Amino acid sequence: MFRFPVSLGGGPRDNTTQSDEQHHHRAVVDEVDFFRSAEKRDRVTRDEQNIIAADETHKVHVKREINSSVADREDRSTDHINIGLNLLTANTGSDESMVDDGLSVDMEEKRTKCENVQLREELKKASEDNQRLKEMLSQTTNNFNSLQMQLVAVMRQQEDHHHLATTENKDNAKNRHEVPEMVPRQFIDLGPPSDEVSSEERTMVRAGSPQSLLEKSSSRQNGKRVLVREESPETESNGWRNPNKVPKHHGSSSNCGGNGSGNGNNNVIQQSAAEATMRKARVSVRARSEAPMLSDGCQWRKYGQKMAKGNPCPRAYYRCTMVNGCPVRKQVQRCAEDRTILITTYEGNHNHPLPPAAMSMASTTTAAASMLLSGSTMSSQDGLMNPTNLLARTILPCSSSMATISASAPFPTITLDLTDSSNGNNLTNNPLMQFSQRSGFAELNQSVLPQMMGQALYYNQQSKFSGLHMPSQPLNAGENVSAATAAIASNPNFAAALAAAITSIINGSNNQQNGNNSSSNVTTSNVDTRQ
DNA sequence: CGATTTTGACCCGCGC
DNA sequence: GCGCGGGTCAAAATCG
Repeated sequence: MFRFPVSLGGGPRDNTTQSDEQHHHRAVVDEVDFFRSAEKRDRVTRDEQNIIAADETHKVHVKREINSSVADREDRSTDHINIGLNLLTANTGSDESMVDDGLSVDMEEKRTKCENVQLREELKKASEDNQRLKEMLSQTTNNFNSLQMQLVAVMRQQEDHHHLATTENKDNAKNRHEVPEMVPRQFIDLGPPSDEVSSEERTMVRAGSPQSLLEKSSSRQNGKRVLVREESPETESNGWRNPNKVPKHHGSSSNCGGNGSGNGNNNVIQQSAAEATMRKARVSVRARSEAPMLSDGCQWRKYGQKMAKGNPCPRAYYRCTMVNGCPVRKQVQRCAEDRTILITTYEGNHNHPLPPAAMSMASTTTAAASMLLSGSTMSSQDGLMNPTNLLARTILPCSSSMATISASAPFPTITLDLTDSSNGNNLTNNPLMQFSQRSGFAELNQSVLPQMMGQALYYNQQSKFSGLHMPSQPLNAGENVSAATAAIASNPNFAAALAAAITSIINGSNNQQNGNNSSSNVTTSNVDTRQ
């Protein structure tokens, strides 16, 4: 029986203990190796065929090689999934032909050709099966994650209801510590903490371990949920249409339907501000490049060029043309001080699936934008702090040369600086990876981040997997940021760090200037809105 | 010939 | 109100 070396979910290929990630990689490598060797085998067969015509003894040798190859593979892959292709059948036949010395050279040649054709067909089939298995694997993984999230979301909802039903204060404080460790990524609260949080708890949040931080902070996490939900695709996709008109939205409550309770006006203003921030958030990438533009895998069309003040180099404006109506745009400009540095500023979120080549940059910028937004949203509402320093220092404590956040610019911008030569290739590949390294989240970098990014991007392509249903909110095309936010937030370490950072920022601002007026903060108002 | 780039005009917000 | 600067539009030019 021929067995494929496909390892689903890290099967016991070898007896050494490995992480899931390693298993995953191994599976991929195995598949690649398999086809490479299969192709090689095929190629060897074809090459040797010429020799066969000239010398029959070589033919025997070749066939033995094929057989030994198959047999060897069979021996080594006893633990792998048998997809029942019975590929050995043809070779068994060839065994017979091999020992049959009574046939003519022509017949042998014909038979060899037949076998070759058969082998090729089988390889093709195997390749297709392999593809299918890969898809199944990824779907299963995603399904599992989704179900896990749904489960936690339901648990959290029940808990929330319980909180509302019972009297607050003590009970609430107590229940917060019972929040399950797993946090549904799309529900992570990046907004400000409610007033209920005691100063002691804040201190603990700041000083505690990442996990404990998450547990504490995740219990008051409803703000982002509503923010995400109300972030309509329409406004998102129109974000570039009239960027300068954003402030006009502040006066209207068209996007805030159902927001009738409590601090209505405040909420409207805050949410509008949040939406405006969402639309305007930018991710700037600085990289050394001689090329006129960074190749980020997307398709761009230049629609304008301007001379910017204070920079002799013109600024070019591009929009994404991979899909008609994609709101993503970018600006490309060389640094005035160092013209080898290319500054690429991304704005908006893709409303379409991205090619693999574009995923790295897109996920990085999306994640960075969501980080920025989650910070600037709350900072903008009280206007009392400068996220440039606070957020950057807190979230990116070791990354002063890598990422900076600026709110002084017309639009909140996070800058990923990839020009540091010492960081070399890693940074180029994925600055967020580098961020995770620098921030000490080794495991995040090693295994979780790619998965998170993959999921974030996967959820962007909601149509791909009909069985997947995101809890309580459909993911619209314009919700990439929230998806990425959710994906990032799913990692306990990252989420905990983020929650801790933001909590400390808010506490800092609240303590400094806003100690008693946080009753109308986003978190509180959004809870009212939803329930 | 369609897609892309170029480039001047235009719009809008902001500061004075 | 006016000028400035950033950003976008759209017709013309260019490219493949």
